[in-house]
Amino acid sequence: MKITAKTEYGVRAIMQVASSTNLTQVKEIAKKQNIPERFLEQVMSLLKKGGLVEAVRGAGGGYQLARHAKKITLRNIIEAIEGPINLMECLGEEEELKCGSASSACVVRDVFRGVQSTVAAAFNSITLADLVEKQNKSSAPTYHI
Amino acid sequence: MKITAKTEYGVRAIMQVASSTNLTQVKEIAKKQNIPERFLEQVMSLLKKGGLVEAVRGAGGGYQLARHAKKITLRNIIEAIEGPINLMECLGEEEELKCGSASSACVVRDVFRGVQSTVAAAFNSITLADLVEKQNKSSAPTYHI
DNA sequence: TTTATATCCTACCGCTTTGGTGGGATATTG
DNA sequence: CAATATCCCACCAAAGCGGTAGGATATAAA
Repeated sequence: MKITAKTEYGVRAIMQVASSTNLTQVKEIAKKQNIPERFLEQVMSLLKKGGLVEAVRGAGGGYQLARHAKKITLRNIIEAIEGPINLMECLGEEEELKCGSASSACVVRDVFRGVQSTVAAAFNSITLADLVEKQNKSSAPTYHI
Repeated sequence: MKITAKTEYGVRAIMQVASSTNLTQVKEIAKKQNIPERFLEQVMSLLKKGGLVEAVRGAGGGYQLARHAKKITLRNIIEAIEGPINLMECLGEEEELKCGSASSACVVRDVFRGVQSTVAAAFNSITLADLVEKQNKSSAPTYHI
């Protein structure tokens, strides 16, 4: 569950999409967010595969949200891009077989599992709408007296 | 801040060291915990460099805790092995320069930074003594009736 | 003083992941 | 049909991961 550049790109990109009521193109996002265009293409494809955005192909096409920004969580975005959240390899529901050694392994993993749930919950509680709002607050107030 | 096998090995190894009042040897840990011996050597070296354990060299040597198990946190262990905890690359105090694009980058990073502090705090609150105790509780009760 | 033992240090190796580039197929508008 | 934009797949260099190996160094016991 390391947060890679790809994930950050994805979050920023979908924020950009959420900020517009019209279709948003990869080229536009890439320029405004300073992200390699061809690379961003692939990220957008993941967001689409994850059902978070919809694409309109052809000239004049672009991307739009697949549902309201309040219904998209940061966790949704992360998991669309990086797959299921797990702090360590063996915490993925099925792979607990190879519990290498005695109980110590399980104890350690239990602890990590707990932290992992905390993280997942945190990401779950933040929506795309929250992110966009936070951004507006931090950049908008140019009207000082 | 991905938790790798190396980190799990390290935690289990230092738990083993903490479980004994005498010196504990790499060979012994490797066997009991089912960890490649030469690999574990390097992990122990990191724990030593991090000031968590002390080594006694030569025949009959081994490792012991450098301070009481209550004074060693899980965070100490993780950071000794993996370096500073950061959820993503650019969250390491100094590297915020390359804030790629506009404010969206900062907003995203602020959010991740927040989660990161939560994780760090969680790891900070768990001591080596806690881990050992938890292990004893989960394995000891062989006396049924 | 030699020998056995155990830590220490450094290099290497195969494999996967990461961050990106590039070629072109496909769909849509005009 | 041309222009435009998404889509799909292959490739690449660099870094990280898990592990192996060689040998130097320190110490205890013979």
